Amino acid sequence: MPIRRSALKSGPAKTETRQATSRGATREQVDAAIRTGLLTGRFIPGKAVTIRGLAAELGVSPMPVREVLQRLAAENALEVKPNGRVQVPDMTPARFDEVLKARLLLEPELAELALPHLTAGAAGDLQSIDDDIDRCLVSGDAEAYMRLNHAFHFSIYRATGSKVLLPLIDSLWLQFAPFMRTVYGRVGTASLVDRHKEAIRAIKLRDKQALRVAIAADISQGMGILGKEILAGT
Amino acid sequence: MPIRRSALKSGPAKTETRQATSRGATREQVDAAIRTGLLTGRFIPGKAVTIRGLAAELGVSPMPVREVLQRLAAENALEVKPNGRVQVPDMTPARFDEVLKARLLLEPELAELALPHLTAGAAGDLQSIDDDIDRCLVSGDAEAYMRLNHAFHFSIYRATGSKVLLPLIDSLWLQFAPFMRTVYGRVGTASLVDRHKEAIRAIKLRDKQALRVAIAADISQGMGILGKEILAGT
DNA sequence: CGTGTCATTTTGTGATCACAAAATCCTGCT
DNA sequence: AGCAGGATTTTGTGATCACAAAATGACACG
Repeated sequence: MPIRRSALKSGPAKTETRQATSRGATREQVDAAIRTGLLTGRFIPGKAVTIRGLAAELGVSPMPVREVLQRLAAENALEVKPNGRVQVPDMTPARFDEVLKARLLLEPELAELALPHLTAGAAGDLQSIDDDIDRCLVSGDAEAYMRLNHAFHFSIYRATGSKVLLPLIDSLWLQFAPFMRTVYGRVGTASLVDRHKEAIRAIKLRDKQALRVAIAADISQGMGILGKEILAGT
Repeated sequence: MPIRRSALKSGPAKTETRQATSRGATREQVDAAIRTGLLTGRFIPGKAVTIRGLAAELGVSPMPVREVLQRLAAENALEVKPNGRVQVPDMTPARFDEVLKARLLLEPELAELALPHLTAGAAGDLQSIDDDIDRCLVSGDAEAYMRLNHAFHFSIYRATGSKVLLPLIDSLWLQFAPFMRTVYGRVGTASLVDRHKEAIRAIKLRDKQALRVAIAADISQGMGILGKEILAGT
């Protein structure tokens, strides 16, 4: 068997005995693995992902993988083709416009809703995340950047305790993240800029309008880079 | 075996032989059955729904039901409790506010995007649906009303060919529809009013701003009735 | 050398099984 | 009668199996 690059694990296959797994623990583990794999761009759009393949990589039976794949397909993070094959959907200009529009409608709203729940401590955490992001930008670690950028935004949104809007935004991120990764692989991270500091300042000043503007600008700017690429490439 | 009210089928159990089922046909059938069951309010919020129970009602093995339930849980149409039981989440004031806010953000937007695709023929179809709705309101058929109201809105939204915003709105409807049904069962359909005729007129006039206003007003008004109930009842 | 055809393998799907946790029911006691 | 405790049933979960469809590869023919 040829040694091929695993999309989910870098180390050798874990063969530990299954133990102390409470109700539905295996599925959660599989779900988390695939989900973070999508958010950090470890899956290539257009490339088919097989149930048995993932199951083997994660050392579980195909069963939990099947259910997780169905879940992610329901969130439009994955696409089930008519023949049953499942793959990361590739980005089209129309899809991209829709994702951008939806993000601009929902995320500033949720950020504003989060503002009353964001304490000074939360602002400090965001500051810390943003510092890490800056380090990733200069070092060019695209995967870490994507993970931290996700953490930055969702640290804000999660403060709302939202059970409706937050999952919608979650779905949106899962849809554009894999595409984002391919672009960063092409243009690097040096050209990336964000409005995180502006957002942090707005949070500290408790200025909800400024926060909306900062988040919206951050989205427009970040997605703008992607948008130019999608029109340039095929 | 006692004859109990089936949540999905009104007639006797179909025992036809499985045949000519192409790839994934069983799952699609189960998905459609449960989904329309949710949209027409045939499931009671808070009432647990069992895999084996649904499988028996639909005459299939538990397997496709499991996957469909996972899908619907991913869309927040169903809730998986920590012990694995699955149920229709019951509405809370916070959830309700969020759904309303999300609908007001997304649906007018998608309606406006749909306008260029809505031909005169489409307007006629909407008119026809709205006429049926009016008949349901006087006859008091809540289930038919819900199905037709859904058809009215989504006939508009689907015209966009949207692959991102439309699924988000789909998820929202699945979340409030079951709750809607319980309210209608309590207050009847006589007090229901909508802004559909206003929307149809806006479409005919190709007035996108008027269409936005009509859709937003329709949502606010329809949800307003529900909102009062959720505060009144527990 | 390209191309169509056929055999082989891979893959998704639905069903069934085994097991543990949870819920339910029944019983016996106060 | 009310209630606690245990036995029984129900239920979700993960694994495995059988089957058909699809993808892949090999191979002969033009």
